[in-house]
Amino acid sequence: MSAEDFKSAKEKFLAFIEGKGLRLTTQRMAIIDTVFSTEEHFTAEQLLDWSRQRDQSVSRATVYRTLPLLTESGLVSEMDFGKDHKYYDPNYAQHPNHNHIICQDCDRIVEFESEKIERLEDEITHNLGFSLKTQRIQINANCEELKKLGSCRNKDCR
Amino acid sequence: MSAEDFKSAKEKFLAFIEGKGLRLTTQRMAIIDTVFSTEEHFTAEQLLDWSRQRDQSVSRATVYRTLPLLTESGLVSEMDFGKDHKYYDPNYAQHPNHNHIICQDCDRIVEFESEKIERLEDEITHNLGFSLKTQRIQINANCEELKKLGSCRNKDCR
DNA sequence: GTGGGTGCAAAGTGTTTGCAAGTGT
DNA sequence: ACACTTGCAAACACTTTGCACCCAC
Repeated sequence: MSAEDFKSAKEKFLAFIEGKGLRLTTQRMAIIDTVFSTEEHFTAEQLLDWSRQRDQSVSRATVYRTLPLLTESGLVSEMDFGKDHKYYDPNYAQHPNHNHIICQDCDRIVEFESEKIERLEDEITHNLGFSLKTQRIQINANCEELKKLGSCRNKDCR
Repeated sequence: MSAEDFKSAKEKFLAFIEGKGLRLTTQRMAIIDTVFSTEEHFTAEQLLDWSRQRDQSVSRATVYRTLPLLTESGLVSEMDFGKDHKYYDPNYAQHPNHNHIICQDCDRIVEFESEKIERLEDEITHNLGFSLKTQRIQINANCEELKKLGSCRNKDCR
């Protein structure tokens, strides 16, 4: 993400906050800075950890109270990969149609887009009498490298 | 679902159970009968209710202990529509790759399959160094009929 | 100053599990 | 008989919320 994208996503959110007449507390600012300076998918707990590195006083409750604001603003999307916790995706504003491959071995999440698939989805949906509003593809996969070599070089592979 | 499909899905599961050396208790039978006599997507709680109509002694714990067997057998699939509870889909055995259109107007869930999309998904996943294990597409859509006519004839349209 | 915001801890919610009693094979 | 199963209730993991204090505006 370029410095300009960073600036604009964060500023969009600040404008959103201001538009709702909400306040800019130091804790919220720490959370916002954290969210808009990463490209990774994160969980509520990770966001708490990272935010606390910026401001020790951030509490779990404030993180959980801020997340709905982020998703409501449209700048972060909530993803459910079937794990016990939700993931949050800060790349949504730039790529609203991106899809996910979730590696069962690594827990790695890889994103992809495909215009061809989008076109097919649109066609099928239309033929069934609906108009496509949003779509999402989740692919659960295995790491081929792991299968072949017995290990996998993704640094967070377990 | 035809009577034959009904018979075979249930029998497949009974064979699966037997193959694992597990027992056929009356409670399990009530749950199994329930699952394989519906085409609807259901939640754990609904399955408990329905099963209790067949056998009052079925407990929540047994339902939760049976669900993993059902998904493990491949005859029922676990679906996450982003709600707080999981849905289970008993149509999986016949159509292992089916996808869902969720109508925002009707709350109707329509299923579809597409070999073309499957091929594209497989290709993309492979190119990224993974092998596709399972996939799932969710399309949130609007009802075109509703948009044009101001109402929609789906009987459960709200 | 005031109304929204915060941390803490308790409460919720859906799901899982330890245990002693029960039951299919 | 034996090992698998069950119901119950307690335990869990993640998320939400009530409350009294706090602070951005």
